[in-house]
Amino acid sequence: MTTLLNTAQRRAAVIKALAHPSRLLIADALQHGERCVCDLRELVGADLSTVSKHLTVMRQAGLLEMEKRGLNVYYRLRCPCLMSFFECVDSLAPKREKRERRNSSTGSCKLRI
Amino acid sequence: MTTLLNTAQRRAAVIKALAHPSRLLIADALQHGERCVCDLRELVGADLSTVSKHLTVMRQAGLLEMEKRGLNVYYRLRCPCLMSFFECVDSLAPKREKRERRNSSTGSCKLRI
DNA sequence: TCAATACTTGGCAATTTCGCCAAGTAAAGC
DNA sequence: GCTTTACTTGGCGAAATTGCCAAGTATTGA
Repeated sequence: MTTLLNTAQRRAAVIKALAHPSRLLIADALQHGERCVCDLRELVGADLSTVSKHLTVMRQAGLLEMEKRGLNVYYRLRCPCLMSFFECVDSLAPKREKRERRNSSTGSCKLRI
Repeated sequence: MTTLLNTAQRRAAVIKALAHPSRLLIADALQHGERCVCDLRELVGADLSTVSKHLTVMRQAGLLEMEKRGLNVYYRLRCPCLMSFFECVDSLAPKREKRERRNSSTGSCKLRI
């Protein structure tokens, strides 16, 4: 009972840390390997402080890990399975209420469970 | 370029619709099949209007579909692959900065890509 | 030791989200 | 038609999020 809620709260903390266009852009870039903050700043196109705060949020949620080398700080994804999820998210058509109710156990999702 | 941003914005809209403990509780319950709003209200333990608004957000994001039968409205998940993602989310340890940097291509994720 | 670079942190205003209450709608039963 | 049930919608204050600027920290190089 209370455990279900706890699970939901833990999950929500992680998912919230992902629920922002700039942070998704960052996650996508990190899929190909680590990047320093200034690279990500260029990608996102926001103030360096803004990007840094986004990265802190993602790191505290457990999505990223960081490592300082010289003057730079490099961030990496901690869970590559994110990309599977993005495919799943992308498969949700923007048009509402598509007519595909009868095979509701598989839906339109391109991924196997 | 601009397409990358568009993709991120579309994804963020869906993920935001998921980034709340009550909505995750709802998603979890719907994994086992459709539920009417009053069932979900009981599960979430909030005002009926609050639950209804959560459901509207999730439906507009493409996560759910609804069907009215008699007095009740039934909601269903549109994408069962969500559950794979939750396993992934759950695998992100709450303790920060675990010492597991060398195999960064697979990480601690229990799912295959 | 002094300056430059690459960040992080504090603070704050603007925007968004959240959850309740009250009011509205739609189907069912009498 | 009237009532009940099962929602949905409007509205509003409270709380959280977002993004910039300014200031602080840490490493490098001269």
